Amino acid sequence: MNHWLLKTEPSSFSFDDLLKAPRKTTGWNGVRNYQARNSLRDELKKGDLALIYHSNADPSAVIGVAEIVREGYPDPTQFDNKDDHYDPDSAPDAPRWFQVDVKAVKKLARPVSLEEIKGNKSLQGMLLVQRSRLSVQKVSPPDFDTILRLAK
DNA sequence: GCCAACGTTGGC
DNA sequence: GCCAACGTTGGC
Repeated sequence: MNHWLLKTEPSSFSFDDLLKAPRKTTGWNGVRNYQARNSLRDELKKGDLALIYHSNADPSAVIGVAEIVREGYPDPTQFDNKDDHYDPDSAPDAPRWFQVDVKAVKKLARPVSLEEIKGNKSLQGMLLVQRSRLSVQKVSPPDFDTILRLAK
């Protein structure tokens, strides 16, 4: 089983929104980066766990844990010309963008901020610390556990 | 709101 | 295929 970190801007979709969603589940749509797309399409597996990270937030922080409940399938927003994520160059018979479904597992007892992550020696290998803009990142099991421990 | 980092596009 | 121009991300 792999562990992941999924970024979201809480002003558009927050962890609380996920908790309020039907069955606490949502399609993780709108990712428009090829590397992240490849992970969503090929690597995120049912049962994998993901840290949900709020970017552009105050403070930016890991806020909760979610589980992958459906593996990669075409993101419908790419075909919706009224959606912000519409991609006129993507053909329905050869979709360019993929999404997974995620279900909220739990909100952390307290958020673990980027500042705190940057200040933790053992977490310096995280892509998040490397100024990575990647919105779907793999997280090592030890790093995943460390984040959960910091939240207690 | 600024801007550095980084990803994508497109002329050549 | 190079790389300048442009667009986006996301911390601050």
